[in-house]
Amino acid sequence: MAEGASGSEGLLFLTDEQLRKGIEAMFFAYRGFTADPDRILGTLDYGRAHHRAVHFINRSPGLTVSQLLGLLGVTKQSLNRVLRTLFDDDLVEARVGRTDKRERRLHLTVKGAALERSLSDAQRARMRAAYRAAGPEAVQGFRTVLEAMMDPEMRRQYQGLREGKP
Amino acid sequence: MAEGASGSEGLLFLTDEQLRKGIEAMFFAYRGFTADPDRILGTLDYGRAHHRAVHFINRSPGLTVSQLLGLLGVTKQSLNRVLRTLFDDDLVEARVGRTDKRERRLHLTVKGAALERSLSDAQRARMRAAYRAAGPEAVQGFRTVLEAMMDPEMRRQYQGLREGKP
DNA sequence: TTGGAGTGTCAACAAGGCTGACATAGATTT
DNA sequence: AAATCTATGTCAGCCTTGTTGACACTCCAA
Repeated sequence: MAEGASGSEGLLFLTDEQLRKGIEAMFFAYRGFTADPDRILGTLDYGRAHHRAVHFINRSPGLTVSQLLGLLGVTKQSLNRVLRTLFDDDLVEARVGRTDKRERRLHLTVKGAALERSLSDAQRARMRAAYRAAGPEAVQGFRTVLEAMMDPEMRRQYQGLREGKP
Repeated sequence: MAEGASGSEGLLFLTDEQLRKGIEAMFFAYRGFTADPDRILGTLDYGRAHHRAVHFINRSPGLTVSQLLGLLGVTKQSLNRVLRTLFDDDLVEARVGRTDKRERRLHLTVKGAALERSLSDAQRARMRAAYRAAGPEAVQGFRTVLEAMMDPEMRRQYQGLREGKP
């Protein structure tokens, strides 16, 4: 149980109070994190779910529906509702896979890319301000802790997008 | 890949790519952050909204409904639905304010405190593991960036709980 | 007394999760 | 070729949690 000052290593940062502060920091910061895109989305007919889909399609053009499902961690029924409106509104297009014709590779249209940019510009602006205010070392720590907080599966998704097995 | 090295004015950590990584880190980490309590809540008849209410009531016993509304950032109708079930299930009790009898000061019951503990134990365990893996300096950076990411209003809520105006 | 603040509540609605069941096209295995 | 598995879509229904709008009540303060 010994939590607080434990011998040679202070470990003050592991007290329940410190952990509580961390938990609340996540809660409040996540609100800020989503606030700007949410504001934009509110004026259009889209929601946070559309933002997420568009974000990942932009980042990995040509990804399949299953891959997107894996990234988002939702059911295909849920994703399909979102994707349908994105198709209907000409923000995303699906191209039949070349080797496996069952797959639908997803791509943003020009219009979709524009929406993606407006959303992520807002979000990046806040992130940039926070990064700038905190400095490079804080940013390094930020990323390290967040990464450690992920489920192993999510961590693979997080890391493995540039090279990992598709 | 070159990460933090920002030399005299490098600011490598402010590239769009770095910002994108930060954005995705928030997304994936928040999933992990809520995963454990969600799992527990799923077995009971409660949801994430109940968790949040119980968390803040535990942290600031005797807070009023308006204060809780401010912390959670939802409408009173939405909060009321949650509070009603918490009252009905004897997890939270409301005491009429001594000076202002319109207020309802919220407190956890013994039963409510037990639920709170089981939920936050799960969440703290993950946070502790992440903190331990990352180390004190990373934790410091983590908190700094998150704080900078909050809306000013949320930041006041975040900071001002130990001493701020009750 | 009048106005406003703190609160509760009813009704209606929307987004975005979920499950279950079923359909179809194409890939793979036998 | 037949059987099966995989990737995907879709229909139907349900839940939680958010929203607005409207109205009522209690109590504090001017």
